[in-house]
Order: sequence, then structure tokens, then C-alpha cells
Amino acid sequence: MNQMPPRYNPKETEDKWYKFWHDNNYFSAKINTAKKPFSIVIPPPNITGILHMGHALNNTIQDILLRYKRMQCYEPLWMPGTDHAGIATQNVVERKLAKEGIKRQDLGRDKFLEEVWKWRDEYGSTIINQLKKLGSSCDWQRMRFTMDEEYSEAVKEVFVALWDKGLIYQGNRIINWCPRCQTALSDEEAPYKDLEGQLYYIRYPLKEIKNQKSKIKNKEKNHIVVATTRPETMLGDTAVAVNPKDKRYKQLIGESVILPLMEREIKIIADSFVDPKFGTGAVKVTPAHDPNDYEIGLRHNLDVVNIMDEGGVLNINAGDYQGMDRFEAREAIINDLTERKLIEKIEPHAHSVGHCYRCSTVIEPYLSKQWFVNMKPLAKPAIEAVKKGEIKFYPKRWTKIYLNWMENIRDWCISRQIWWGHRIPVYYCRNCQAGMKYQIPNYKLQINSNDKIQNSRQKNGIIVAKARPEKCPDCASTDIYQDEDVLDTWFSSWLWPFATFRDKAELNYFYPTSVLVTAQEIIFFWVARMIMAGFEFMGKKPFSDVYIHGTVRDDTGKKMSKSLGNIIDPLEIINEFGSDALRFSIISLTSVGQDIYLSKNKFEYGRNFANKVWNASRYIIMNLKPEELSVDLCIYGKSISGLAEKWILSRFYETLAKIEKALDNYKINEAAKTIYEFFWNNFCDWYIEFSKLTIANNETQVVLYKVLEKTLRIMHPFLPHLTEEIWSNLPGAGGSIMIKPWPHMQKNFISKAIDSQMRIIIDLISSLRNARSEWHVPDNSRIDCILKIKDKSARKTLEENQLYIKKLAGVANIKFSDDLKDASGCVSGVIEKVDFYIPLGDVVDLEKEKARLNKQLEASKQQLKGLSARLKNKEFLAKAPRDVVEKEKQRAQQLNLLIKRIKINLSQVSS
RNA sequence: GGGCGCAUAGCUCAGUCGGUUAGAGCAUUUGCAUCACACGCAAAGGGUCGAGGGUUCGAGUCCUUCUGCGCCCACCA
Repeated sequence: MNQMPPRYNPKETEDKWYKFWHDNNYFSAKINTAKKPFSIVIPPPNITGILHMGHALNNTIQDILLRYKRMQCYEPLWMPGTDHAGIATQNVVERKLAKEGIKRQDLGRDKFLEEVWKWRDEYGSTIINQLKKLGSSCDWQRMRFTMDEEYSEAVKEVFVALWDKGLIYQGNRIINWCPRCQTALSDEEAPYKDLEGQLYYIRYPLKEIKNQKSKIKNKEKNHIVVATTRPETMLGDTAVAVNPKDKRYKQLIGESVILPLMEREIKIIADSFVDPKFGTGAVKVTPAHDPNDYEIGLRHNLDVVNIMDEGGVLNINAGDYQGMDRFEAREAIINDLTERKLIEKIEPHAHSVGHCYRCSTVIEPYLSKQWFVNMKPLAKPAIEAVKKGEIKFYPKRWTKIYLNWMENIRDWCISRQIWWGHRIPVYYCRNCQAGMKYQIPNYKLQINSNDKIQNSRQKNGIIVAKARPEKCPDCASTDIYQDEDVLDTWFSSWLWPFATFRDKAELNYFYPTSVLVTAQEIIFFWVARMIMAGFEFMGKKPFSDVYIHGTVRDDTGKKMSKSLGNIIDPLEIINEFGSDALRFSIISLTSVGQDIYLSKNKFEYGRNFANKVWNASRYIIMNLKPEELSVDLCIYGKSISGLAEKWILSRFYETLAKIEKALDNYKINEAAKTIYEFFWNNFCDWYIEFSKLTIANNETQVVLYKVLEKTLRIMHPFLPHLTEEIWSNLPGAGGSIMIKPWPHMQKNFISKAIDSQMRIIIDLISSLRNARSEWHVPDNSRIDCILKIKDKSARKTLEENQLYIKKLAGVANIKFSDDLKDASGCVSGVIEKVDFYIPLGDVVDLEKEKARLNKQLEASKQQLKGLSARLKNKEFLAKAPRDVVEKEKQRAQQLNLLIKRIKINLSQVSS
């Protein structure tokens, strides 16, 4: 029957069982009104993604929760899918085409999109297949994609709904622009990084001064110095601003300077935004290239001069610098200014600069017409829900971070100038308006601060509709074209918890989902927005709990990333250690919300444990007599007489309770640790060893079998493949462990009394082993020992269970005696309630033995000293709780006794 | 500038409601081919719990200041 090899081989089992589960539809979820639903939507990986350790961690957590709940007889749904990842995917396909010397513009929009779809069909599910390697129990029949037809309908519907509500508008704004991807980005997509830059102090020559007073004051100076980190933007300056209260410049307000290089006259204006303490207190104002300057521009009706094209190359407004890249222009300008002695100084200056989250290119604040969502109204219920505890974060601290962001939420720029994505469902009537989208302001564009278009009833030639209208509702013209832009990828992702359901009844049953498991990086991108979307479009929260796990880093603390080249490939780990080993290791290393530092050798932990489970099971299976095992433990348990049997059952149920508590609180590492300790330190190290003495007994057979069988079940969520493989070898088990129920709690098996009886036996065995080791008694030789025990019940326990001691401590004969004469010349030891003596004859060095005993004596005395000081302290006696005082008193008594007994033994040695 | 996290054995980390003897894995040392497992068994050594101050009968745990490392947010010319 038994063909289990001595080493667990994951390669032979994992794919086999995954296929088995899949073929038997164990992953599929259905409405079952008799059961409570437990649902999770997967954080959809990008179709460009390849599995990394972050995914491995994320999906292992979800899979453990789902398998646990499945066994607890919930109806578990894990909704899988992928994200179209607009910019990322477009970049990948563009790069691929570039290798063939093709630009997307060469192909045109439709042909290019065909290419992207082709790419997706070929590579888009790579990561999904990798998730399967992990054992993920997703309901694959439900596989969704954010560009599915139904899903796209939902995206359009949401856009139209927000428009109708007046929450979407189009406007000219300074947005984050990536000159490489050539698209607008949201604030979240342009993370700031600290850079060591430079602060350039540039002289702007004053024009002939009209005001006589300022002429006198600035007699010696004929310029004003401005400080900037981006000198190239000076070409678009349309003013210099100073603080109205700044005495240094008060007289100059209203005067003009000649913008160097451009030789344009610009005004000196006063604006309280300017901080007199920074730089020189005078700021160059470039409304087209800085959000603050833009605001200043609005306040003072300044001209807006855009000097760059979409690629970050200077345009016609840049004069001689036209055609240069922005950084190239920076150098040229500094050179030219230096030549003209217009640079006062250059200082090193640390500042943060936005970077594109897709390609790391330095962001250019750029003026353009984009679509925005007014977020404040959406944020309101999302704030409430978290404040009320309707949605809970694990760990709690993210609540504050979430609320802080939500309460300061800014409008969301949702239009992207790329092709791959959901095209904006906005149509323009040429007859009603000239489409102005890409007429980036040239010289002297006046901007109106109310430049928002947000009402569908306005006659402005804008038609917002899910489908292309036949004709313009206003003028009936058929000359209609669609907005060129697509929506931010996250504008589709935020609908994920409900747009993934195609069936209303299913939505009703599974929504709100139970928990969202994700990483901290996307709290704002995704989690926060899903909460807003849930309330706005479903009227209900999208999930009850948010579990935020840590970031996976390498063992030096750096974030794992392809570009740093420090990734550990999960597939390689699976190949070398097995999927279960990966799961168990990574989960054990992750305490709630802490980052996780990985190195390859850490996966040995899980592999070794898997092998331990394998071998213990293998041993038990080899020794089982299956015909005797079909009993109900609940009934049978009452008649069990063996101490070890009672003890392991007590330990098992204690463990079960601990694991349930841990899992219910998302303390998955704690659950893993608990099961590890129980299995290895209790079940294997002690119980299996004890059981070898009585393996033929029916009682031992039943307990070994039942405990193993139940333990495998609680292990299954953590080690699914391994437990399934063992289960298939376990006589009498039958079926698949995956769909077996979670063990029922049987509190009556838990017994403190049994635990403490066993404690004595285990302590004695350990001490005897220690003594053997100290005195170099060879492993295969057996010693005798004499036990002196005053405590009657302890003596009884040891008398009844002496076989255990003989077997595990290598003892031939045990003599129970109170006669000290027997003890002379023996190596001795004192533990709680028991003195033991081992006659070792001549091997024993009396001086060494004395030293050994003295050491123990000193330690005990030291302890007693602290203890008795405390017990003499009146305040301690008065203020500490009674049970603590009582415990201390008992402990002191025991120590006193112990010391006495050690002293007796010492005198024995000396005599 | 604001906020958050971390600091415990050589390394990586646990540590519950504050309760007195601070745990594990790896590594180290010693012994063991033993009939489940050497990915193993048995034993041992290893700690001023980052520093100072405070609260308390009692602090790794609570408060406070500081140091070091990491992260997030902010219209840092």
C-alpha cells in the first residue's frame, strides 16, 4: 500500500493536484442560500505582469483565507482577472514594435490596437498560469478582464452617470505630463523623488525705471535676481512676482524687467504666494509650466506661454532654443546666461521632483485640456464608512493614512493621451464647436478661471453618451467625432468589486465582498477609489475588511524590482523548494503589515517543514491498521486512558483554538507558527515518540490517526498540495481534503491537569538527556536511575508512565526510592517535584559535578533573592492582584525547596 | 514641513491585557547513520530588549525626549 518515498517531492504532486481540483470544479462558486458567502476579488495583475514575490505573498494570503473559509462551510468565491494596464501595456507593445522599426503612429490607432490585442492574447495570461502554480483556488471560469465588453459597458455607464451628476468636467489645467509616454498622469501616478538639484540665481535686467524712489534705492543694481531650479522655463516667463510686504522690492512693483534671452518685457507683480525667505524673494512666473505660477497667472491675468511640445522639446515660443530637449535647453541657457554675466550664483539644492510611475521620466508640469472628476462629493461616504468602522483596515494604522488622503482629496485627472484603454465616451459636434482639444496654447492665450465644462445641457457641442450618437441633439449635424483620449486605467479598476459580476443575483449574494487583500502601494490608486465607487454606484461598501500586507524586499531592505535586478523569482523557488514551501515560508515571515525581507535560503524553512509533515505522515500511514480506525473520536475519546494520548488531544484542540483566533484576525503568520510548533514540537518530538511504545494498541492507533487526520485538515490552507497528497495515501480518509470540513472544536479534550502531568515527564526526560550529554554517556548505552519524589500524584504519574522515560531517555531500570544511601556517588539532578540520581560510577568527576550543582544552586538563589524582595515589599502585596501575589508565593516556596534539595545533593557529592 | 513604521541572540524575526525565568528559525559547538525524517534526532552556548528620562508595587511591553534606518504625504520658485 505504502509507496511514499522518504523525501517529499513537490514536483510530482503539485501540478497533479491542481489539475484534480480544477477538473472537479472545486474552485467554482455558486449562489447557495444555505451557506454564507465569503468573497474576495483578486487585485487584478497587469497583463504585462510576471509573477513576483509580492504577488506570491498577496495570493498566498488570499488562498489561505479562502481555503479556510471553504472548509468552514462558507460559499467561497475568489474572482480572478487581469487589468489592461493602459500605459504599461502600450509601452510594452510599442517597445516590441520599435524593435521592428515601427512606430504606433505608422500603424494608426486601429491597427495598433489590433497589435495590442494580439499581444494580450499571446502573453496576457502568463501571470495567470503562474498564479496557478501557487495553488490559487480562483474560480477561473469567472476570469475577467478590465476591457471585457460587459466591463467596458460599466466603465462608460459610470462616466455618463458622473457627467450627468456634474462630477466630471473638462478643463485647462497644469497636470503631470510624461514627455516620454506623452500623456497626462494623475497626481498618484507621478510620485515625487528627492533629487540633488541646483538652484540657479538669474539676473533679470530692469527696464528703464519710471518710479523715481525705486531708482534711487536700486541705483547700484540694475536688475532683479530670481531663483529657479528649472531655468529652461524662463523662456515662458510672463512676470516676476514678489511678496507685497517685502520691503526690498516694494518700490519695484509695477515696474518691468527685460526677460533675458527672449528680450521680452514682463511686469513685476505682487502676490502673497511668494515666500520672502526663499531664494531672493523674487520669483519668475511661468504660468504654462508650473501649477503655482498658473494660479498666479489667473490672479493677475498673465499671458500663458507654452514653450514645449508633448515630447518635452522646446517649441516655437522658445526662440533660438526651439528644437532642443528640455534638459539640453537647460544647459544651453545656463551657458548663454553665464556668457552674458546674468548668473549670480548656482547653489546645490535638494528638492523633490515628480517621476512617471511607468517609465521614471521626470514629469513636466504641463498645461493642457483634460478631463477631471470632482472627487470631494464621492469621498464623503467613503470617509464616513471608515470612520464608523463599517470598513476596517488591518493593521489599523492605515486608517489614518487613508482618511488623511481622503479628506484632502483633489480632483482626479482621468484622461490619457494614449490609445490602449477605454476611449472616453464623449463626442463632439463639429458644427457646434471646433474641437479644441489639442490646440495647446501658443503665445498669449488668455485663460479663464471658469474654464470648466460640466453640464450636459449646455449647448457646447459636447455629447456624453455610452454609444456614438447618430446626430447632434442640438443642431442635428452628423459631423460628429469621438474624443481621442482614453481613460486612466484606474478609472476601470475602481469598479472591480462589482463590475466583475455579470449576474444580478450573484452580485446580490456575493457583494459586498468580505475582504480585500493588497499592498500598501495602491491604497490611494485603488483601495480608496473602490470604496468611493462602491458607495456611489452600488450604494454599498465594496468590502468589509482591508488587509494591507507589507512590501517584499531583498535581504538588504531594497524593494524587489526588475530594474534593481534583485528579484527572487517565485517560479524558481517553486521549482527548487515547491509551491507549498514557498507559501509556508513567505507567510511565516510576514507579520501583519510589516515589510518582508527575503533571501533564497529562507525558503528552506517551509521546505523542511513540508518534509517533516510528509515523513511523520508516512511513518503513521505505514503503521496504521485501517480496520480499527472508524470510530467517532467524540465518543471514543471518553474511554482513552493513555496519558500521552490525552495530552496530544489536549494540545491539538488548544492549537485549533489558537489557529482559528489567529486566522479570524488575519494573523496568518501566527497561525502558521502555531501549527508548525504543534506539529513539530508536540506531535513529532513527543507524541509520535511516545506512541512507538504502544503503537499496537487500538487506542494509540485511533489517536495517531485522528490527530494526524485533523492536523492535515488545519494545515491544508497553508500546504494544499502536500496535504492533498498525504490525504490520498491516508487509509480511510477518502475524497479530497480540500472540500472536507474544518475540524470541530471539542473543548472537553483540553485539560490543564493533563498538560502539567505530561510536563513532569517531559522535564524529567529532558533533564536525564542533559545529564547523559554532560557526562558523555554514549547514545546507545542505557543508564539506570533512581527517582525520589515526595509529591504523591507526581510519583504515581511517573510510576505509571515509566516506560516513556525508559524509551526516550535511554534508561534501563528505574528505582523509586526515598533512601539517600542509594544516591551516593551518583550524578544528580533536581527538577520540580522530582530528584533523580544516576549511578555512573567512575566516569564522574566529583569536582565537575560539584561545580554543576553549584551553578544551578546559584541561579536558583539569585531568583529567590529577587522574589523574596518583592514579597517583602508591602506595596507589592497591597497593590498587585491577589493571584499574582499568590503565584509569587508559591514560586518562592518551590524555589526554597529546590535549593534545599540541591544542597542535599551537594553534600552527597562531597561526602 | 507633516505623518507612519522599525530598532529584542551573530543573522532573520515572534513576543497577547504591563506580572518578574524574553522565545523561534538559521548559524555556532558537542554527540548520533537510530528501524518516519540528516530537509533529521539529542544536548549546549549565546541577550544591559537602540540611548536617556518618566509613570507603576512591577516595563521588552505604557508616556516622553533623543539617535539610527526605512517609508508615505505636501502647490520645497
